[in-house]
Amino acid sequence: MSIKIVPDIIIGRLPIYLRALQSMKKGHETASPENQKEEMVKPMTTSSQELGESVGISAAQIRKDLSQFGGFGTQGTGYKIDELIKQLKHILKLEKEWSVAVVGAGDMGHALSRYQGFKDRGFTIRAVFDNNPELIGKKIGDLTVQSMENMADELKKTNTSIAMLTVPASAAQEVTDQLVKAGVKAILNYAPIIIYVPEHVVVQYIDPSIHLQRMTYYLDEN
Amino acid sequence: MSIKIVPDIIIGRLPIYLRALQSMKKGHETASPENQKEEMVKPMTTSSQELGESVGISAAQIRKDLSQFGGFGTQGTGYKIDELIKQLKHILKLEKEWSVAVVGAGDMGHALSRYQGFKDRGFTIRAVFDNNPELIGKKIGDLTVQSMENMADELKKTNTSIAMLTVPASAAQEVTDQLVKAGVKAILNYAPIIIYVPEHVVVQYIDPSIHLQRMTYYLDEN
DNA sequence: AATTGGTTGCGCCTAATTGCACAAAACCAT
DNA sequence: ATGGTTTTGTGCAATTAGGCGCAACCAATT
Repeated sequence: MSIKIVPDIIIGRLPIYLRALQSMKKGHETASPENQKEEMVKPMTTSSQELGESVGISAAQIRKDLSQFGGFGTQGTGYKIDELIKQLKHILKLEKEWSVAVVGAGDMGHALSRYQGFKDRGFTIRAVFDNNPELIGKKIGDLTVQSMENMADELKKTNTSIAMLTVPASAAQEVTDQLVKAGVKAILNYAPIIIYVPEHVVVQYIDPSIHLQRMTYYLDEN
Repeated sequence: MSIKIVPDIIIGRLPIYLRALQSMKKGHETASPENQKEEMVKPMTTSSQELGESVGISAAQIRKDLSQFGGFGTQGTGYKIDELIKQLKHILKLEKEWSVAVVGAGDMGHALSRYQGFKDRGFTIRAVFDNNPELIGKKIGDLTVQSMENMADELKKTNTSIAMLTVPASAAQEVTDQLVKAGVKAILNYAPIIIYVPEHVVVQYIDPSIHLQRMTYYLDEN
């Protein structure tokens, strides 16, 4: 038995496939709502070709990516959309709903706290923290901004292992250390700075300026 | 003369180097403000080693990436920070300030419009658009939300070729088409959907759920 | 002027990723 | 049943990316 480590670059594509599949499913459902009444409905399928075109990735690559985890498709037919969604959710550990904390209740933290795009994607925002006394106690949607003094306790109590970090860059490392100490295992960092964490903690970065700068390389001078 | 196409993956790292260098520069300046008075000050340098450690990339890779564009370093000494910043800005076409439009004045568009992190990174937000009558005319910082009817004209008038797209997924493709028609050449898409554009238009994606889902793969079940 | 210490730039090699092509399998229509 | 069509899963080839090691080089010091 050889433990095959799946390359991170493949893992990074799976959520994109998942999103496309869920969108297909929704499209088909709303296109033919009569099918909703179950029974004898042929399961909706897609092919690596079709999926590939919708996400801009070659069909061969999609097949190869998926085959890393076993054969989910049927030759001649393709992939059952529902089935593939289920499998991808399983692989990505999205069968349960994850609790997420927003740390930093500035504009970005505020926007994330109200963002509807986490619904049906596996995440629920459970808490928002800030250490600005003016913000503590303020309501953001259903949530109330809490002091960062309570953070470690709250995170543990609510079993939250994922945080979105939207504090200023100057505070990012310090807050990161607190999060790690509180047992957070995944951080989505919006601060424009690299944060250092122990090996067992995963980090992803979102910095709009970095993305913009990556594009300007390809633009003409004006 | 062979035109060497630099791989996009390298281009993607350059903004990260740039950010780290600017942070180093700031750190050094504030650490020894007396140096500000110019003259006879030895230019601040860094090495591929040091830079690599700060961004989490091997020194060899950094040297190779940079050498794609010419030899910016000095053997035995390393890279002059100021010089390298200048070179990277030149490569990424960041010598001029780019005008950017925010399209969609919801929470995310609002947050981006007020975000201070574009300052000194090469971007100025020139306009915010939305087609919700309730939002049109509202102030966001120095900016006023404009109707999307004016968008094409405004973009052309202000010579804006970059847009950040923060409209709902259901409207994203349609608005994208409008942007392309209005001459936009780069789109930073926050809508959780793939958008299709002509070849000469560059797109980058930011979808927090995708990033989160990429991390959950590495987490334990609880 | 020569030596030392340190660091780049680059050739070469290895590893990782992607693309290709096809046998095998499943469906469908007759 | 059977033949034709479709599409997967995968071995192999090609391409791309990354790591290693060192000659060449520069600055600093003696």
